[in-house]
Amino acid sequence: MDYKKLAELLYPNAKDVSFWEEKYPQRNLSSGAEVVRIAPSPTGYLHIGNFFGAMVDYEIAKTTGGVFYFRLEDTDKKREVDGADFVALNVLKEFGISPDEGLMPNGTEKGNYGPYRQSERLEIYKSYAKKLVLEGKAFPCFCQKAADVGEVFQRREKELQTEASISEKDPCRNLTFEEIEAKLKENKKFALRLKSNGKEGDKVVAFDLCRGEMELPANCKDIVLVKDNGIPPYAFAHVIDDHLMKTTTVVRGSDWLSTWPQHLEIYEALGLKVINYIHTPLISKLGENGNKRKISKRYDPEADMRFYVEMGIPKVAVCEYVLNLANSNFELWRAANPELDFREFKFSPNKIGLSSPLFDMNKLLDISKNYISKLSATEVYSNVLSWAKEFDKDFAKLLEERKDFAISVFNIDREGKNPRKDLEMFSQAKKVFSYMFLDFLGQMKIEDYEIDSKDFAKAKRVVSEYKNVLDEKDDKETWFSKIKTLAQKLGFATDNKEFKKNPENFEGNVANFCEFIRVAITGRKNSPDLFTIISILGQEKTVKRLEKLENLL
RNA sequence: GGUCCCGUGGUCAAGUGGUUAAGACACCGCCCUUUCACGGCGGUAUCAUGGGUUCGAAUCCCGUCGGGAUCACCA
Repeated sequence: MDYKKLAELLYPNAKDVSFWEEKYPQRNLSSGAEVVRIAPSPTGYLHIGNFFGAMVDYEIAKTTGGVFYFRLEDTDKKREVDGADFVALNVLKEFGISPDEGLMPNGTEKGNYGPYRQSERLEIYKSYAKKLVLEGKAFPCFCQKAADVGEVFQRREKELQTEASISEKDPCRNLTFEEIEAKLKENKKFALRLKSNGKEGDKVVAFDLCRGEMELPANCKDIVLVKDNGIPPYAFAHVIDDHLMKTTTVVRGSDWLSTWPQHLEIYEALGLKVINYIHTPLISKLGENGNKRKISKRYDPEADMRFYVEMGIPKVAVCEYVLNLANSNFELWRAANPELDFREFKFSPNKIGLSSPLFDMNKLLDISKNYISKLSATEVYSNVLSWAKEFDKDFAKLLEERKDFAISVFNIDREGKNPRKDLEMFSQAKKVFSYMFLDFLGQMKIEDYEIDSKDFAKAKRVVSEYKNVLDEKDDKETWFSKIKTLAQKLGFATDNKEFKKNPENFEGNVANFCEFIRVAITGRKNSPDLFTIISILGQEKTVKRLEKLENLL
């Protein structure tokens, strides 16, 4: 076979690879600086696994003084979602992570290694494809069966039944020049396949920055390098792009581990030095059957990063949670440095765990509520407002109309040394403070109050008596002593030790007494300091609320 | 099924031959607070399993089991 003739036949106009090698020179970076990238496909959302990788990328670039760039892997037209080009980028931006180079959210490209969309790099891939044909390392394949996804799945099903894996040497690798020429004359489309050197049982040694040296089965499949539409699949495209863009380390999920040998053989065929790889653990969830599985957009809302935006979980909390998943010593660092920005944390790629963590909403919300508890009332206000502007317009309007009132509500029990931790996410503000924002009197029915029916009579007495002694002008001390006096009058214990000794002698203790008042005013057993609530509401509204419950009972 | 990866409490995990096996979340209890919280203190609970090697193993080796990932002209 005359490979030169074949290469010219297949790719008559392709540039020589030297053109690209010269066009994209080495980067001028200080030693040790890493070049990393996030390279998602335009599927319309950003998966938490991608985000995990982006955090790692971001940290690596930051700690080494390197470059973090964004490349769009839009080589699969079938899966592509219209207008999704910038979704991942914008979501990333929402979380405060902006790449230094590549595609930018405003649609422009920044950097000298573009284009940063794979669909615009076809000419480049063609050059490398031609090089491989020229060297006899790749061949055209005219089989249509592999292009049919349905058939592929069927074939795979069959393969799963067999005892061992099938090493796939493609029949087209033996086509003669004349046969190829004839098929091309018939206008038949071809895919380019790698002429694999692998034999069943061969091993390759690869080095993963986190996992160390790994022995993997060598690739022996004649994998597709360029699809019959002229677009290369991930395997071929990423090797070339990462080479040309001077990537030093690829960070990707460990679901890529088993196809890694294919990529390694592509490097070898292309005569390129293999760059560093890190295969990160896969964030998982417990499935219906109680088993772990990779978190997925289809079943798990948490897989999509927009979920956190929609829930109003502070982006810092999400970043810190994910960062902690990647480097679990982060949490110790955080405890020792409560005031520092998480960006100051020194990230260590080699401390990334190897086993797949289960996604833990509890933990995330714990980080979140601690974070929110440290914000000022004004900060909470602006966060809640910007959340509401996007997801609850009516509430946003209310917040804007009653700004000062809202801030005073958010400020309850916030300014002390140990603020309350009621809010886990900004979306909860409306519900948590519903008794301050909503038309409380109009809305409440007896079943909305957190009160046992067996306590109705007792509650009625407390509420109806209390409304007579309430005075908004009282200071906190007076306010409380009135409560005590009234409680005692109605048979409640004012000495808690006494009460604990002989509970049957009392209607309850002061806590129980207060609970009825609290429920009347807020509907709930759990609410911030009553005194403050009453002073914000004022005499008139408070009394109306007490009367409302009294009448319902 | 083949292959690879992983296996310390319910969850995230520290740990690299000698530790009472850290810490965090969750759960439970107590204390503080004569309201709600916040906070403080404490508790339950873990080295998947069987063999080695060793004076000594969560840690090293082998087997077993369990879980995961992957096996496309998808990424």
